Amino acid sequence: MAQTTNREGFFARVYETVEQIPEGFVATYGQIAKLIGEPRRARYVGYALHANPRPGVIPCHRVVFADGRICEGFAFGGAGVQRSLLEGEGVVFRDADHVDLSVSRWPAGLE
DNA sequence: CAAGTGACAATAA
DNA sequence: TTTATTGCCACTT
Repeated sequence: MAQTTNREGFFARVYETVEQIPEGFVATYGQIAKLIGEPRRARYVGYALHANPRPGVIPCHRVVFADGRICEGFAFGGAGVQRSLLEGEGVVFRDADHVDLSVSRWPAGLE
């Protein structure tokens, strides 16, 4: 048991958290990492999403950088698609590639 | 076994 | 202000 890492549990927690993001809201990698108790693994949060074992179930498009920015190369269908999805859910954009975290940031009170 | 890589983030210049 | 570098920690080569 318990090898040097609980990578499996870590990944599972990332998916669990991301799936709980409500429509019209977004979360940052660091935010999720911190929520699951590992703020230093922000990079691996993205790595977990890249693994994306459950496409269509995990709203990866609701996960963005700490600045709310979306890179053009990591969306499943393209940054344009991601932007459309977020806008369609009610997410507000400050710029073409920046989400208004002031309004759409989650958790907005930890529920 | 060691070094390099990576859907990030924070700090320095 | 933007750009560059460092740190983090697991996975890949």
